[in-house]
Amino acid sequence: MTPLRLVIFEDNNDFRESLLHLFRFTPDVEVVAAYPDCSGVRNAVAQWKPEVVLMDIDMPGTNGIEATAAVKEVSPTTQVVMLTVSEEEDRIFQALRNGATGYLLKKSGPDELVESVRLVHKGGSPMSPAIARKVLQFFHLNLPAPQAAAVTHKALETDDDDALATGLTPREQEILEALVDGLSYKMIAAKHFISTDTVKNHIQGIYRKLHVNSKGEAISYALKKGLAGNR
Amino acid sequence: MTPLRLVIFEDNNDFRESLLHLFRFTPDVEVVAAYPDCSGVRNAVAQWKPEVVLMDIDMPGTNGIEATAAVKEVSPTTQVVMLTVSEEEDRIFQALRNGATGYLLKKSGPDELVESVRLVHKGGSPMSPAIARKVLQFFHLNLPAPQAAAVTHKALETDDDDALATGLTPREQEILEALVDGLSYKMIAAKHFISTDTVKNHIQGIYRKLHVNSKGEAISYALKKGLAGNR
DNA sequence: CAGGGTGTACCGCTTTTGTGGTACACCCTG
DNA sequence: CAGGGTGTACCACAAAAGCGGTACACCCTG
Repeated sequence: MTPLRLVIFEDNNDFRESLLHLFRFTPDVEVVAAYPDCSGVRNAVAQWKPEVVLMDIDMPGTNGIEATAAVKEVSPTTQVVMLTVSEEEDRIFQALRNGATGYLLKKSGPDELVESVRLVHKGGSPMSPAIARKVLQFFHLNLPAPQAAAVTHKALETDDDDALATGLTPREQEILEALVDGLSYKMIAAKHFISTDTVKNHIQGIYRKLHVNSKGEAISYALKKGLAGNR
Repeated sequence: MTPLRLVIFEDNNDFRESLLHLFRFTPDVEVVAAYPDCSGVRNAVAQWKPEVVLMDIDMPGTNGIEATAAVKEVSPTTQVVMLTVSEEEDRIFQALRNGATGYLLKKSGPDELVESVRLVHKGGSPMSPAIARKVLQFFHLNLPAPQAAAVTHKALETDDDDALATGLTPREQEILEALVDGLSYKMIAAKHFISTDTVKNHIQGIYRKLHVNSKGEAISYALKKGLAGNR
């Protein structure tokens, strides 16, 4: 197995050297480059094509958050793990929004760092528990939690605009909105806490009512007729 | 310091015994009770007032998800850590929504389990990386990323016309128009007298330049940004 | 003329969509 | 209470889309 290519962005010389030293004893991870600033992120990523990037969040010049966006832009499959000393919420969310998939406090031990690099490459999201808590809190705020099943909205009452005009049920309308956002069945299922099969059912209903038979047509039709995407 | 009170709900006898054994050697954690089912969650929590609960998610009768809601109802300050073998998204989100603050796969090692109990009590959210990744994905779905300032303002952005602005070649622009009309690869191929494979090539180019990876996203992006659709 | 960008085409492979069923548990309304 | 509409879920199968290659022939432009 070829080792995993890692690129490091860390302005603190000591810490950067520590990292280099650490990974020197990690056969399955090869640090192909380490930079003290992010001025050349794009080139660096384009050149090295790293599987994983360790990105300090506080750096002079281009900071780690902006740099993360740049990394994902140049190489969407590269996984970015943020390194930070602080736990500021804004920073966390900005970084995650920009595509970071790991978020570690610098006080994490060496083993944890190494393991995190491996994990993020295997599709995980290593995250210090303190960070995870903040993400969860945010999660709760934005999900007013319609507790388990049994919701029964008799209300809601989509006021007769789109729904009646097209004959779409409220649920179908929601699914259509998701389609228009370019989401896959899986994503829609996750978003609405239902199975992908149920998503299929609803979509079949939408296709029948809109007289289309593919996602592309449905999206096109919905956007052009203004049935969705009006937010 | 008085030890931290822990209550365990786990139907598998062997695993429950393992947990008991594990925490017997953990002075700062005292397992005050362990149950094979959740029939008496409310009473148990009311009686023991545990700081932390370890909750198996798959249990006969009342499952761990419902039980979690019950725990938080009786004792909001009690921290609940879910234990599970599967990584089903529904389960994860339902549990987190119901107030769980930790989420571990059962394959986690003993040390990790013990440390997680301590961490959740200290305000963290221990979470297996695989779980964290799913939470982040959901996070992304519901936060359509306002794209915090990327680094390249100079690079692109010559506002001549659509093609230059996006870097799409004329041919790609044509194909994008066809996509937006809801056409399939076959139909596009027929329309332009080229093979479906060539259509694929062009579409791959479009996806790369628009930073999307499905027809749905491409259509959505194009219509919303006015790259196509000749409004 | 070498090299880059473009447009064309083919290959194999995995994942996602689409189609057509069945099923059940809720409403609500006649 | 029977029946329709809705929302949920599962199954199996076929078609479409997506991903990663390779290849070659243009047409520029340095």
